[in-house]
Amino acid sequence: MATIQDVARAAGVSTATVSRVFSAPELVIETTRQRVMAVVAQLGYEPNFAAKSLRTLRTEKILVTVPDISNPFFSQVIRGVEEAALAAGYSVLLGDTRHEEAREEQYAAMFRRKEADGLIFLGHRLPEALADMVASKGARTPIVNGCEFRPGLAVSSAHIDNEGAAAEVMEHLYGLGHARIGVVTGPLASPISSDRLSGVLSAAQRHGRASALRISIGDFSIESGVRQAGELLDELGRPTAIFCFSDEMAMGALEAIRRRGLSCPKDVSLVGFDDIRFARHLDPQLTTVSQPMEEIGHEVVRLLLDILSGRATTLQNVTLPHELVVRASTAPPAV
Amino acid sequence: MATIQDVARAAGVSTATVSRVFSAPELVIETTRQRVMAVVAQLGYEPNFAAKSLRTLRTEKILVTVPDISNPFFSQVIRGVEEAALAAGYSVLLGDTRHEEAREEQYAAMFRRKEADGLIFLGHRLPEALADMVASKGARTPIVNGCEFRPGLAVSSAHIDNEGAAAEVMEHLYGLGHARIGVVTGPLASPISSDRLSGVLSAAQRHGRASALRISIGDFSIESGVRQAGELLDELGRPTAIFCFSDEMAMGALEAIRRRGLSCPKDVSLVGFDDIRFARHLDPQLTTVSQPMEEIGHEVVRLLLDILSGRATTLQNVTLPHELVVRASTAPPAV
DNA sequence: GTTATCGATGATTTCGATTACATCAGAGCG
DNA sequence: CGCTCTGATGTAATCGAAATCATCGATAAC
Repeated sequence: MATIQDVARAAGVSTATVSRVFSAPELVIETTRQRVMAVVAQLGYEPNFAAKSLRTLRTEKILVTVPDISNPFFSQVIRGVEEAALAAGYSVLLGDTRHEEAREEQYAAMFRRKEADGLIFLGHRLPEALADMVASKGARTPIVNGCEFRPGLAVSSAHIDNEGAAAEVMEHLYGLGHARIGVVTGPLASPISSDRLSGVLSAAQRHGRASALRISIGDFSIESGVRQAGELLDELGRPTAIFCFSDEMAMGALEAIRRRGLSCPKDVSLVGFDDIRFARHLDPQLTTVSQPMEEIGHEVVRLLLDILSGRATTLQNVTLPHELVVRASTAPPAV
Repeated sequence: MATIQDVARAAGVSTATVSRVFSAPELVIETTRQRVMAVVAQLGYEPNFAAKSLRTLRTEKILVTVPDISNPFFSQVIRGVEEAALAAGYSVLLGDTRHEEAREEQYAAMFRRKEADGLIFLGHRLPEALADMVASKGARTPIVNGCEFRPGLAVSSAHIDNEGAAAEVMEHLYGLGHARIGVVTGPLASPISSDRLSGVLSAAQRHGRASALRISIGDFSIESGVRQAGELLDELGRPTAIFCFSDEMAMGALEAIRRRGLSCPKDVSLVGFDDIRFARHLDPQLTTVSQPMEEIGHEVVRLLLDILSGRATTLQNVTLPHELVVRASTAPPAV
């Protein structure tokens, strides 16, 4: 592949001029520029990325780590990230951590090696290898979190009000007349689950129904929905409504309901979380909390670009709007 | 961030020795190695990636372009790619082309700039910007296709036998006694759809049922499933079975069936394609063709690594096994 | 008419690592 | 005892582009 030297030689100019044609064309006179461009087209020249990157100390890449790319919620967020990044001239390095710390650290090392200008992590844990960087550079560290806000995290983030959203779900169910409610959470290590659980508990207390709550811990997968919701349904004093912390688990719960010969929403109301594309196409259409997934993606990129450009000097925690979408899977309990 | 010079100075050795500690430790005597490593740990040194890449002309990155990352089929394939790549010491640069040629070309330019050692594309179109590279380097071009095999493509690929799989689906339906069958394809520009359609047509001809086929062209989305299947259901002489070229469209078709007060499989049998995670959790559980998505991901990476290592000298087109998974959504037609 | 200014371009250093080649001390050998 | 060989390490060229500084001719200002 042709180098800048080849182009310079063939066009009868210096490498500096060729470089300027690309990065500061207004400094080059039109005739020279055209002569250079003609040679560029003819040789199929593209500036070598590594050389450029070494000189400028920039990669124009954003590393995005995600606990599970095959989860439709995350893949929608990533779509938003990719879109906003590309629009700003950045490309996306993807890391699927599979919820494994070792992989998180592996990607953190990549970031330290400067393989990317910034890091967006959609998990809940800041890799150890980056702790010193955050400690020394503070709010100017080009690291942003998506979805999993935690006060002590010391990086900017974009997310919804998980606690408030979960409380709204409970208000909706209590409003319909449900008293015994089952909840299938995700792993409580992550704020995404613990915040929602707080919202659930405070709403229950407000209604004096805390003792009628049944909490079961899932892992956001369909299978865990089947299992955990199944256990709740098999208890004495079966809940009349189940709230799952993800649509996928709700999908599993729906299956558990059907398997027991029960019907949703006649026997059991069901609420999910996220509003992935499939939620509105289930039978019954699923009541859920809609998260602005692509917008979260846009927003984390915006936060990161602010840091990279030196605009941001303080931490920002952006709360984006969510919406309780009431569909056919919730109804008053049977009398 | 510390450079190799800083480490060399602090450890009282040359930069060559520091470099060797990382890339050829057996050449460095143990005591020296430990002294260097101590300094490395203390300074938190990581080799700068751009410098290394410039010198070695390798990036240890694979660029993967995909028509739609939020499609669960593709996100599973990507998962497989990411896994195999990481195991081989490569990381994944993700490009979501959104079915737009302009974005495909944009990512092709990235590849030309050597931002990645290899390219895996899951769409059906080889970007124009890469045609000359394929033409001049032939089978040694580090470009591989996934899923969309087409004889003239001139790059290696991994995929299933789409034509055979579609024919099997039709045999299954004819075997159950269906005569009037509706088919919802994807865009026919891609081999993935046109090959399946060939399979459908040849099976129909074998059974003398070609004239009873109804073909409708969708775009793989849920919404197009609702729409195209809906149109088929509204025709005179309603089909007793519908075969959709993706599970998502089948999900839409299921909705169209229900909206008309019909029942699956009693009134209409339904078959999807891909066997995404959701397929077995729908009601009724969906009959579909299972594709080994993660394995396709592994395989395209293997093909690419073969090229990068110089092992591969001829094109390889790998056909991976698929499987017709018969579940509850198909049954004999009502009499 | 001389000098400051400016626009276009060239020469050269620089980014941080890798690596071919050079060096040097000590072991082994005749 | 001197020579070669080998293992450990140092020296310096190199990768390809960007950016600083230098140059040079032309124009404008006084």
